[in-house]
Amino acid sequence: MAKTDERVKPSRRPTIRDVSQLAGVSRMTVSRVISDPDLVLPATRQKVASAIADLGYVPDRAAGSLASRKTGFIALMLPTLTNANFAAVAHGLTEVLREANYQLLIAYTEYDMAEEERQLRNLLARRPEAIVLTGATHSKAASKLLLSADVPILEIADLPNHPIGHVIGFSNQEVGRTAARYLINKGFTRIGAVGATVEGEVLDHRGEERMRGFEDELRYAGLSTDAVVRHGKAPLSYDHGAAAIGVLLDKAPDCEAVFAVSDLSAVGVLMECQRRGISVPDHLSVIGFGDFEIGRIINPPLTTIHVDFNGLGQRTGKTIVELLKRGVSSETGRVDVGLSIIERKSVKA
Amino acid sequence: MAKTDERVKPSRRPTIRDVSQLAGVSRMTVSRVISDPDLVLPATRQKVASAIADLGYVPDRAAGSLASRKTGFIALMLPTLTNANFAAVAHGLTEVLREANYQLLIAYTEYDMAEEERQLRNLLARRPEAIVLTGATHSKAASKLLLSADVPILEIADLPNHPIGHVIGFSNQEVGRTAARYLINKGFTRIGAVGATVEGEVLDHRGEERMRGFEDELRYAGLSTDAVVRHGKAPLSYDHGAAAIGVLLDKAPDCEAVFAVSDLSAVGVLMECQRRGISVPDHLSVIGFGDFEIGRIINPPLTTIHVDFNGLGQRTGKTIVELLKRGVSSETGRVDVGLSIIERKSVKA
DNA sequence: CAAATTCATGGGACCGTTAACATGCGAGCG
DNA sequence: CGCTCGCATGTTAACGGTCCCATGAATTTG
Repeated sequence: MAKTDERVKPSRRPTIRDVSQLAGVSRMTVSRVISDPDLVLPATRQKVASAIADLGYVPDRAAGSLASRKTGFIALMLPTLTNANFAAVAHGLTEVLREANYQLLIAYTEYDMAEEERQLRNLLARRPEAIVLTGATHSKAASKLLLSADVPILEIADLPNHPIGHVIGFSNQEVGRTAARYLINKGFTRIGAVGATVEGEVLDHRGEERMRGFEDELRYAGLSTDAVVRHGKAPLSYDHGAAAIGVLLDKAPDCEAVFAVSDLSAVGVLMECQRRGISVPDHLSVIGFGDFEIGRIINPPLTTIHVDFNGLGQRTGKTIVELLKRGVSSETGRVDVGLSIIERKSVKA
Repeated sequence: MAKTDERVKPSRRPTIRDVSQLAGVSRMTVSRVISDPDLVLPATRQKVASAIADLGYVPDRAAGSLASRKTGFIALMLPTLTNANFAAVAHGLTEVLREANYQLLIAYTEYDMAEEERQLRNLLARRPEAIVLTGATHSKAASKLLLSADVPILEIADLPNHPIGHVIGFSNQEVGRTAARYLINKGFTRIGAVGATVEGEVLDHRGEERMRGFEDELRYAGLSTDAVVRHGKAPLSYDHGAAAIGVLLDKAPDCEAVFAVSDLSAVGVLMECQRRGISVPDHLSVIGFGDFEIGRIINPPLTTIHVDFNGLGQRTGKTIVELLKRGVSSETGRVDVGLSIIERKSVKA
């Protein structure tokens, strides 16, 4: 073995300094090759590139972030990841941000308000360049933290009355109203709904808003809201739907049509009906919300209210990129992505 | 308005220096209050705490990371987030890491190998303290990058033959074999399977391994593998199952039992059978993999092979924490979390 | 009671990168 | 031909924390 060099090479990770020495240029030139190669002469660029490859150099973004005051992080707060709609949002968001070289920092609160502030602090300590929130009710402290972060804040998947930042979403109340109108127009009069109870410090109020919108519209049409059932607690699930429809039918056996605040529950309703020999849609019509994949494949296929969550995520991503690149967004501060009814077979014609 | 101070307070974020000045202590003391309060006298701690609150100070982890050489990041590479099992892994992992104050950095590759290295570089630039990979086939370059990162590497949800780090997973081949043995023991002889084709640079080979294990066991029992159908491409979906069972039945109309490499496909199979009037399990038995929630609720409930993905994530998290705190793990380098058959009604007794 | 030890706090260097400005050189121009 | 300009590259000083060691006071010890 050769005698070790006087300046023994430590087995630590190579830094930009090591690269610059090997390539015979300054650190700054290496930095430029990485972040904006056009500023560097092709010949130099080449030398640097091969030095990088030889050393297996990987830049340290923490150091870079500190110096440039740009972290490349975008924070996303969700109630949960184990929900196809939220996952779709995250997905669409990533697609767009990936290209612009931002890294998503995901935090989820499990619908727990106490967790929110803690998560938020952690996120903020990473100095995200923008913060995306899903329709959450923010605590006083959380709002203060958010505002003082001094970065764009985007509230998505909702249309809050008193937003603290940009809004890209849809009205959950309108979802409920739309479902009610749809069923009313079909001629049903004994109409019910299944949702979750609201108790304690629930972070996500979106389901409840859909319920309220639904009830409002029933009342507006002079119909009874007795068959609007709140059962169990969020997050909603297939089991929730199966259990809730049982409660509903006990209460209102003559119910003709039911709105489930989530397709998850709607599927549960459908399956429970199969088991009980209640024919859908002949005996009971069902409409859900969320347009989950499963709704398309079950029998009968589920009529549902669709929101383009993936597109919502993409649009949010684009807005962020605009905001950060140009300081402004082509979107106004409040965007309603709307919703649509997907008519399938679970509602009687 | 009062005349502005000579040293006008800029509206920039407060730093540890601002806090230290307001509290009348050194920066180091502030740092200690944040990272290890016990080192500081209660009275001092109190002063600092209120200075922090007054200023709304939030530490900058990028700066901290640089100085301490600890980022608090754990990297997780997944094929996709829009799969309940992977989401469950991420979920379990987060639960554990949250407590230990680590932040998960999630990257997903959409089953695309070309994307892998790019993602990996991005991740590595964030200096994660550990890297978690889901059974992926690593490119040469990717492996080199991984190794030179010099942090614990955990390969999960698989049992690779030539692991490059710790392994916490289960054998996908064994899943296939178990499914085959189960059906064979039930007395079936005309047995099929549905999975995805393998073509091009597919990152996730886990489904294919289940197919292989299944075929192996059929052969071992002297049965035909003619009804083992590879159709479409990953990621699997309900539609995949619906389409694939059509192909299978065309090929082998007398098939008695079928294994779907994913519950997603299995549910698709069940629904397509409903539509075609093929009674499950009387005419066709179905077994899936993954124990997705939907399998429990559909009719008939789906017999499936269960792996505790959430627990897998938790276990991975615990191992990481041990590794990082104590430098060793109580687990050996290779852990098989095993699997179990959940018998429901989709296989004839 | 002096010496040793512990404890709370402070001082300064340093982590790896980039912003901002400086420099040197050749091309273009009147 | 001297001057200006533009371009490629270099120099220096941060960025906001934490590590390591020093310091001085309080406490224990022989």
